[in-house]
Amino acid sequence: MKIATFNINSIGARIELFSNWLKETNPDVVLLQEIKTEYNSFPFFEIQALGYEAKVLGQKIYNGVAVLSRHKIKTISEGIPGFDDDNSRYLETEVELDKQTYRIASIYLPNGNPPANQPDDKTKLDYKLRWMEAFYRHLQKLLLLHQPVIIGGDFNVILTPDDVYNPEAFRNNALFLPEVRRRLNSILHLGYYDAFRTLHPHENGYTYWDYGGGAFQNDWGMRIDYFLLSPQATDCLLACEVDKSIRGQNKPSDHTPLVIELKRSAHEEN
DNA sequence: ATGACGGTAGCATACCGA
Repeated sequence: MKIATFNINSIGARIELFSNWLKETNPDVVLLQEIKTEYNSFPFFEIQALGYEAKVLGQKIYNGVAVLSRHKIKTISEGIPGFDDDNSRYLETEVELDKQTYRIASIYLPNGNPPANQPDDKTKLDYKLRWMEAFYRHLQKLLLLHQPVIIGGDFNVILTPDDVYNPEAFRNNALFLPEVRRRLNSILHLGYYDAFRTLHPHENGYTYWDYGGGAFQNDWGMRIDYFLLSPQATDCLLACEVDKSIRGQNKPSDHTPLVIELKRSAHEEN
């Protein structure tokens, strides 16, 4: 069972790049963020031709999340239950494979930085923190399922100084503020595991590099895309890798995919 | 490394992003 998460930064602008990557990588499930398209403009035909059913929570111009699956999939929730959100940032699904049911969500957590022309405006940070609190409460409930729960996406959080090339420069950035990092840590303390860090304690694991200034070439990046796994899913975790191949190609997204592999059953020796 | 860069809407330039 291979699952990828990818902030694609517009699926319309990158359908060819993405299709090629999908063919080469052949994941069972793909979580997408920032598809930047309405439901009616989503390229269902191209995705279906590659063997995937797509569940889509779209939005014009901004945001938008999707879950693609080769296996039986149904939508559980569009948006965090009980949280009123103007933006399309959360899509929760159930995927069935070999009589196992996986709860799988694609998330695009708010950035939280103020607009460039209003550096003192805290509106977006408040929204980010409220979003994280609703997210926390919902993830708490999902643990009661005692099922493998897989939450993947663009978290817009730099968890530790090891997760960014220059922590000092990000001290006052909404991705790295103590109150933001504390909220993601609280989610981990519920009993979710950070898949990449669990398997790779020392690699940087960057998943994002700015478009400008030779950031990718110099590896000036940050780790802001994550897979969080419930204990049941963590028991099945075999691998978690950043796929940098697509980031060096022509017209890439500024993010790159993160891919996990799970054993199909916790009790089956691979 | 707080600029330059990219996507979208829509036709010039504004907004958003991390």
